[in-house]
Amino acid sequence: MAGIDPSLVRSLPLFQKLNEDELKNLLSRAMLRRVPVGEAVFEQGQPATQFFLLLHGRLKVTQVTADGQQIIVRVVHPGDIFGFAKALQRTDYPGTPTAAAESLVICWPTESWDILIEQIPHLAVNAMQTIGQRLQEAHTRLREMATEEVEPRLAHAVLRLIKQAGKKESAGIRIDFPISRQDLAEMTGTTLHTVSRILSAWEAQGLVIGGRRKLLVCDTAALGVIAEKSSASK
Amino acid sequence: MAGIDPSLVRSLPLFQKLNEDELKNLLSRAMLRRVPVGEAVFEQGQPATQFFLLLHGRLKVTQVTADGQQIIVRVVHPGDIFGFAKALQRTDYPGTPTAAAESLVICWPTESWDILIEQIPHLAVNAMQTIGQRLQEAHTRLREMATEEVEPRLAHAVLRLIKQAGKKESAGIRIDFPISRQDLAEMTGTTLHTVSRILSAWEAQGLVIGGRRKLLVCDTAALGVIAEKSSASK
DNA sequence: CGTATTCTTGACTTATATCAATGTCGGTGG
DNA sequence: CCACCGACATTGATATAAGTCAAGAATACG
Repeated sequence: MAGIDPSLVRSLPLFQKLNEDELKNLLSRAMLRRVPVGEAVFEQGQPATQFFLLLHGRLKVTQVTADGQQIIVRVVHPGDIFGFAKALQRTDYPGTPTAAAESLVICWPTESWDILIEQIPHLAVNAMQTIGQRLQEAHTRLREMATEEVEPRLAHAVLRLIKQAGKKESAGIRIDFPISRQDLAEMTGTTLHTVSRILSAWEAQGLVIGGRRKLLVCDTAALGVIAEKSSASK
Repeated sequence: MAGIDPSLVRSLPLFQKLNEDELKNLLSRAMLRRVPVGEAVFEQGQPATQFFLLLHGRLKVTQVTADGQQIIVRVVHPGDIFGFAKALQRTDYPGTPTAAAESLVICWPTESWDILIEQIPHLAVNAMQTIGQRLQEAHTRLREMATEEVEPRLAHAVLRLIKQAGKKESAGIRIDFPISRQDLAEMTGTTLHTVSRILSAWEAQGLVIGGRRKLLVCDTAALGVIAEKSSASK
């Protein structure tokens, strides 16, 4: 039951430096779980009983405000750990990770966190770097939200997705999981209407090719120019 | 020279669980530095040769965009560690911490980070929790920026400052360091004009008392109401 | 006291949200 | 297999929050 094949995770950077025994120990405490499209791994506000690693698929982490508005805080990619509230000194989960595509996650009970950190100090360093990178991304997005208008912001968001989940195709680079205009709106702090308008404009210029929950970027360089376009340029 | 009196830091939560020897070891590698008002501890983009702890005073951490726009990413309060780029897997500093008030910081060479973490595992856990909390705050602000209009956003920012740096006075709670309208604008992603207008309105309602680089909150509860006011309420 | 910041306030402009209607894709079941 | 339905997307018209432009007043400091 708790026997997860080490080969499943061996290639992940997080585990690269662990030896066979350490890895076995780690996996012996874990469970595998399949998450179908549209289902949440856990819900915002629930007590944090487990922490996770995404093996396969794609999760969008949302937070809802008191009045029901939703934003996408980040996207979880294969190899990312998530839901480790313990490290954030929380007892409940701060957001809801929903499967945008069929996903496969490894789960550990929260109690294992301290033990694992103790036994595998490298894990702590790694986890800290992970959080550090997320903090940086959050600050970057914060700066974008504060200083940029919608179009450059959207361009930045798309370029980030391309970097994190880009898949080369003949006509360009595709965002390799289903993503709606609404999703993009919730990532950039705007409305799906505005996203739709901008994407239409980009498509007319041949920068991207859209589709129902699909996006293919043809001209990354041009998007980069739009992303850096300052509002002072008028 | 490198002899910093342990009593200076003994009261800080970060060091509470260390014994006398560990603390001495930690401080033996450190240096004390005074930072006058307006001066930066280090500059964004510089190689990260040291990491820091704020003992006394107040720092505002800014990031500048390519086109010169500035935002305040966060405020550093006494007892906070900052500039530990090493943990964020960076070689340069991501922002510039400037003294809003006369400040006193402890500096360690970056090389000490690994050694200290090794010797004092508790420090790693603590540091991780610190970053975790910052990540949460960043996500909260991101959500506010995306879903709220300026007035509630400003209310949230002021309430946060009150909680982190509030000092009780007879007429209310004062933000205990010099903060300009411009600063508030850079924290909330708006302009000093808009901040000024809103603060004037609040003052007319008796919620706050403003001043040159000063702010005193009289009615925290009313601010809380404004902060939660959804834009759907019209 | 004068000079430099910081702050206030008004008039105008604009980006983007909101409101509203219609179009299109793709899966499901008849 | 085709028709239908619901989810997703497009597009136009209008409204508005907040930015920009501009001028002046208040405060602190040397």
